[in-house]
Amino acid sequence: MPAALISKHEVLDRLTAAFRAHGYEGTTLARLSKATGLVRASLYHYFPGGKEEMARAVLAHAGERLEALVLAPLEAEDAPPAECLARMVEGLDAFYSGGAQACLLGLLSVGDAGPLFAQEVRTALDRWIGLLARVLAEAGLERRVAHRRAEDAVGAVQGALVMARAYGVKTPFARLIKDLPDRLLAGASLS
Amino acid sequence: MPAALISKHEVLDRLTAAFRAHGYEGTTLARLSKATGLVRASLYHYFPGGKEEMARAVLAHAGERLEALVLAPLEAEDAPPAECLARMVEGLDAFYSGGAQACLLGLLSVGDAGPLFAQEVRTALDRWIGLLARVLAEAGLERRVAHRRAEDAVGAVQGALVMARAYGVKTPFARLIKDLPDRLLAGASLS
DNA sequence: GTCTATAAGCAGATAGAC
DNA sequence: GTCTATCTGCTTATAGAC
Repeated sequence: MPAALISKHEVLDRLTAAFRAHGYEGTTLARLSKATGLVRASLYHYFPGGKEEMARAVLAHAGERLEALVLAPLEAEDAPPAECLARMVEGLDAFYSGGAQACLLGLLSVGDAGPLFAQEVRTALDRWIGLLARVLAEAGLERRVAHRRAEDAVGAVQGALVMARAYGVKTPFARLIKDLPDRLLAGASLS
Repeated sequence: MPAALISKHEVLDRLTAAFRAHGYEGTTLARLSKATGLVRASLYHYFPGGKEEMARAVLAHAGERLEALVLAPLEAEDAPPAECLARMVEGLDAFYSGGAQACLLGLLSVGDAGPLFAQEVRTALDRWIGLLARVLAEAGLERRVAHRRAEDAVGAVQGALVMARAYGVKTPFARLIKDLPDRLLAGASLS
């Protein structure tokens, strides 16, 4: 049997790029085939469940990357809050390629994809918001204020990505990233 | 010749709902046909340019509604800034159905639709941001601060709509709307 | 693990009757 | 202004050779 032409990790990276560019319904198997260099039947070998399974694998793959780049810095128990946040925005910049690539969580809640991935999308957002709120509470913010500010921050990231896509520039995202730590810690006693 | 079953305005409303729910690539002629009650050929009678022309008409239709509900309040020369903003958020709430419906500007910049509607999308965003910045400048904010805050506000609206869609609830949008006027006028001398 | 070949159905679009 | 009927190409998906 022939060896794999590219690793499954590499396949997932390329599938991810396609879904991030076109959303769920706009991503056809022809596009996924072109992106990976594999014909449709080969994709079905990796993902017998077809397009839905591919999107699900891509979502899980992105979840791992979010964990490593964005969430891990928030879980560093020993680091001061300001440093956690500085590392988080650094990770965000990498995760979204400086604002050039869309967020799967936003795209996979559109249309038919919505009901299919709602659970995964909400769980990921909840986890991000929860960890961020915890860091803000450690910085001295009241629990509810911290949680709400974390929600707003995640929403602001989504909004900046939409604006960046609409204008075809990275600026809105870059600016948000730059301001976010101060904005999150404003009025925090331990900042 | 038979009379029109529904007005062109009504047709546009129903097409709009479909595009707002599924984005451009996810909206098929079958869906548009079902939404309007007209068979495909009838839709081509209204829109000879097919799906792209339908989306273009929907975008223009939404532009008129944005103008009436959201932008007109910002152009009331005699009204004080705070009142302009209060009326704008009221209009926003109606325009986005309290956060239940997505923004076409965000959806029509995804995938294949991006290049097709980029000009219209940017023009609409620029106009909204420009008018909002003008009101904030009138309220006493320095010109650049006003412009940037206006950009952030429009981005925050987009983000709140994404969060609302992802969670399947209106809350994120409702909360933003409630906070927006104060947030926009913070530190303004004439607020 | 990758491919060619193929199928059934849906995509966007058109012709022409009434 | 609305319809039925039709077309071509693309969609997702499968069978089976190597």
